[in-house]
Amino acid sequence: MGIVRDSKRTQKNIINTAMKLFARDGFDGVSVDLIAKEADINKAMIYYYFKNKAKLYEKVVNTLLDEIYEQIVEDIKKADKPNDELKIFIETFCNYAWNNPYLSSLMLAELGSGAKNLPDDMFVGLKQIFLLLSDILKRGKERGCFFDIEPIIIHFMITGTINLFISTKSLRKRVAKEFGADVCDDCGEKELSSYIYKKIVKMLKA
Amino acid sequence: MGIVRDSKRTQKNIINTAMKLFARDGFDGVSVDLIAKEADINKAMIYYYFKNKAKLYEKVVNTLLDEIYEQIVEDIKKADKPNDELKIFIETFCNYAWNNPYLSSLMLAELGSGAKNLPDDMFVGLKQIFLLLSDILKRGKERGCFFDIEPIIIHFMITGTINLFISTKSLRKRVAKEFGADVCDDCGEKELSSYIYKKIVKMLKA
Amino acid sequence: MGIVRDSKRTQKNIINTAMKLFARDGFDGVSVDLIAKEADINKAMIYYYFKNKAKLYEKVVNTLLDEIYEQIVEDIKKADKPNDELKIFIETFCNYAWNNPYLSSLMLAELGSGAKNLPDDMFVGLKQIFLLLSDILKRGKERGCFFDIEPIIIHFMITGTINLFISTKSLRKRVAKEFGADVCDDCGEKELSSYIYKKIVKMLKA
Amino acid sequence: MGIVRDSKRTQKNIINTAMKLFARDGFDGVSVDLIAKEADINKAMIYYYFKNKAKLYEKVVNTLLDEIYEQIVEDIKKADKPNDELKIFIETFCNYAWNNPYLSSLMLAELGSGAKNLPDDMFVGLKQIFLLLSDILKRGKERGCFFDIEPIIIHFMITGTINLFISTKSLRKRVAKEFGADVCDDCGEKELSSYIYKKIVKMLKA
DNA sequence: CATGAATGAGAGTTCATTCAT
DNA sequence: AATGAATGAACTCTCATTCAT
Repeated sequence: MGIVRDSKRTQKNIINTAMKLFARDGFDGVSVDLIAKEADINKAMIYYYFKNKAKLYEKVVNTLLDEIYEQIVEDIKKADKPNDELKIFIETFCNYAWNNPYLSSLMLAELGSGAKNLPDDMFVGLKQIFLLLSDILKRGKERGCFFDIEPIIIHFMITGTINLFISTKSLRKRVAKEFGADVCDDCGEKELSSYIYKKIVKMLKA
Repeated sequence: MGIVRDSKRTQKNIINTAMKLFARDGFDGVSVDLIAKEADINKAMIYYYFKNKAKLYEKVVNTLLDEIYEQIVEDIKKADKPNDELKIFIETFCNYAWNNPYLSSLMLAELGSGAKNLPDDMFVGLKQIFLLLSDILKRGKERGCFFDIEPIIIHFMITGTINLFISTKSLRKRVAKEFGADVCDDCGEKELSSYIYKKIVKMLKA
Repeated sequence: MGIVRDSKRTQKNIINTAMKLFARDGFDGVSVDLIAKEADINKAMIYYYFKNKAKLYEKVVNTLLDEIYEQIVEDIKKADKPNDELKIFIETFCNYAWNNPYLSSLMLAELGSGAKNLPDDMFVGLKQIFLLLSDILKRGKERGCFFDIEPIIIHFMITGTINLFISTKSLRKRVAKEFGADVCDDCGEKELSSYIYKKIVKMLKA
Repeated sequence: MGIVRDSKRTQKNIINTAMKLFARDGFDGVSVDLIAKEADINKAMIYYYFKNKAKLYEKVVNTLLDEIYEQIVEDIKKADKPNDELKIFIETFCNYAWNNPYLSSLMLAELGSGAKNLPDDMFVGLKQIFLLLSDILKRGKERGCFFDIEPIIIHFMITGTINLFISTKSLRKRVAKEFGADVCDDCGEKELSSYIYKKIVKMLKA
């Protein structure tokens, strides 16, 4: 049993290390050697547990997508009105991405690349989150809260904006410092999500 | 090409080929060998003209950013009200990205990676476009057309959404086919830009 | 080798092969590909064990310098008078270089190049040998055996001459054959060392 | 006529630039591109004037060897005794090498490499200098001034020592600074040649 | 489960040399 | 006499992956 625990811990260790590195340098920018070294395990173990580099990457992204999906589903239970559901969707997504900035980089990388070779698991993970929002919007429409909705565009407006905002943190800092432009460089998570919610709601009104 | 010793043409050829490949497979996903092969030129010419792979990539992105910037600046001259300026900004950006889908992939790749090592030229290119929109919004605010604006967030809402919409074209097609979900898979360029403009304007009203 | 997973043996094999090739064609004249091919191992192993070509070169030269240093230190124990120490220094250096002609080429290459970027290890190796002779000369001076000594010049007179004599073996053969000039082309190791010893001793007398 | 002058000047320019670079970084360490750039001429000109890199190298070395040979021949006319001839040989060789440190590096590189593929011209150049000394020694022997001579070894003792001394200038400085060892780091040209002459003469006495 | 040795393909880059003008 | 464009081979080094123990 102790061994089983070790196995799990080793796998968690690999996934977490890989997550950090993949988010920072992209799939091709990270070598399996580096992951092994940073995780302080033998390289062959990665192949033992995950078969190959691509499968490990998939596992990493799925772990993130699953987690955030579960989180939103959990949080959304508290809501009863479409407006509240939308609010929680935005807040939870924003909160999770803010605290796991890897997610934003990885989602943008996947979607930006056209998701050419998107493995099925990841495809499902992304779709689930979209359907969650889509359902909220549809219910809102049926109840007369939201008007003239194009779910996929609204989805990109919300998640894309959050992802871009988070992954450009250092870039925005640089712009602010060098040019004094107003790029919200000291905005916090709450400000971001409440601004977006406020604007999206307004946008969806009759 | 071969014996067509035409410097300008060779360079254009390299840039165009590289643009297509970088957009499809990312910086690390494309080998210099492949670029040379696809452009039907000798690999060493790439180093002769662009010094190295990174510099070529930079040149490619800058070319796109410069072009779209010039285009917007040109088109926007026709407008006199902030609302029209905003409309043209969205339409031109959308039109250009639609016809040069490389731009969307490359912008998402750059921004999504946190633009860690963003070369100065590209930094300037990205900033210019942002400042263009930022100025429109500010003028609109002064004239009482727009309210409660956070330029950088609005910027991401517009450009990020367009970029994601364009670069996920095939992904959305797949979702539509396999699940029948409504993902605007047959939306055209005009519909996209007009929907976004309509929504953004509403969002910025008093 | 192939399936003989024997780390020590593989490394020795690489070092010996590289030694032969570097001495014959110089650092730049030998490709890592060739070393791998001649050693009958996979090229990547060279990087696995030695990090890069320069480090391998360093290792090769250090191996030789260390060996000859140890040999001289060992042999010199038998001597008690400065004259005998000098004799053994010359004989052992000559004997080792004669049987490892790589050393001569490599020493001349390093020193001749001005040792611009001499790595620390090699610097130490060369210095050690010089200090060995330097000490012999100083002791000889104190005991009244040697007079008017400039250690570094005497050092070059001995080791430089031996190195040049050995590394020009084939050149001297050619001169002898084509011009009948007297270039000691059939001198043996003993004759060389005894002639040099005789002359150096005379040179250092009162 | 003006064109002829230019041509000569261009060639001289190339040779001088190449000399400096070859001496500093060796044959393989210098690219034709660099030579062209440093000489501020078009690369193709090097091929136009010298056929290829190897031929240019040859020309460079021959130029040096010819110059020093002519110089020694000229200076030696003043001497009438073998002792004086030897003195002048050493002084002139030392003086020339001291003022053209390229020579030392290049000679050591050629001889140290075993002169495997030594072109005929260079072969002749090296041999001439050796024969010059050889004749001096033979005359000295016939007149009863020098005893027990092995010309080639004496030759290496003189020229090898001078070359090594000059090409290790910076290395010796480093040893002196870091270890305080006595390596003649502030010896001048005169001291070197007079010390060597003094010692060689003593060595050759009856 | 775990390790270090081994592999083969391919990446980016440089270079000597030639060609067309 | 001179130039810039072009070529092809070679070189150093890295990487994903597998094997033997």
